[in-house]
Amino acid sequence: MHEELQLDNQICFRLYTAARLVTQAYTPILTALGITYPQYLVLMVLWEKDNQPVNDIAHRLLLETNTVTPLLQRMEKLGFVCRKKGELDKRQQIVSLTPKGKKLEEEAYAQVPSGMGKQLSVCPLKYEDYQSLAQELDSIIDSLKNK
Amino acid sequence: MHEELQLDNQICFRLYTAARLVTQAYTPILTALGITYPQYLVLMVLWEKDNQPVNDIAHRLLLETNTVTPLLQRMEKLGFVCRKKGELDKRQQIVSLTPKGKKLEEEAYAQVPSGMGKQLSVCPLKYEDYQSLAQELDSIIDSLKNK
DNA sequence: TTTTAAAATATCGTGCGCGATATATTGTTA
DNA sequence: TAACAATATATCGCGCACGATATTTTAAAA
Repeated sequence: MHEELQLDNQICFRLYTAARLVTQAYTPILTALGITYPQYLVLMVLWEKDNQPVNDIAHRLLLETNTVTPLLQRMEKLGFVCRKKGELDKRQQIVSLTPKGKKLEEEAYAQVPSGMGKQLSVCPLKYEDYQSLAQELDSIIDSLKNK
Repeated sequence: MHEELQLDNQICFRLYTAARLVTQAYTPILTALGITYPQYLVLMVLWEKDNQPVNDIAHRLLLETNTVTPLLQRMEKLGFVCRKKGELDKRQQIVSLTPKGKKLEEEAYAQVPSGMGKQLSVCPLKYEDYQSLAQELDSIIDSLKNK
């Protein structure tokens, strides 16, 4: 029996599980808004800055374009974004929010933070804990993202 | 512009990204062993305790059986586990390691921890940081797992 | 005991993630 | 300018995750 191969000693299993469970906590709130969690991430990117090429969105989310392209195609079909060929660089697809996509920001602002607050209210983490957690996660992300 | 809806303020996005990147770091090592990361998790569960029903494996990994069943079917096809109907309770499928599955523990012990150490050597986290990270993740997991 | 509820597993459909590959466009070099 | 490399996006295939549903077997209730 090798200690290093035990589930309870794996930081990766904790990350994997925590990410799944937190995403699950978002799901009912986002489903009511008609979106999934990855779609919510794309919308947050576009709410920060509209009219971005696929590549910029993918880089911001540390995803590959072969993940983001189909995601955007679904979101276009749902009416949240539209895509048009870049005028300056015709290889690019510029992704823009539709009125429906813009309007969703206000609904999300009203529903998501308060809804997640309720879900996590049972969680005994204090503000300082979330701060150090964020720093430790950023440290891991930074050291792995350019591989 | 709503602060609460910014990507940089989202602990969930950090979890989602860190989990993906760490899993990606495992991938080349596990691919060399012929398995995926979720398959590695199942094997760790069985290395700790062999001959478990599907439900117990799923509970240990906080996954649903509709995720674990196809996973086990693929692993059976790959020759790492076998499944046979429970004698005491005929509804159960008891999952057992094959010789190939048992042998893989030694190979994993030789390859995975050292390989991951190399990948994360650039990561500036100290032992205490990993300890507090593990505690904070456990706290989140515990508060969400029974919803 | 018969009926009914509960539990364990399996199946199906959808949406990611991502490696591999293809295509169109731009940039660079000979 | 012609040839070639690089870039941006798209497509394809596969393996998860997971909600919804079906099937088999066991447990509980009428």
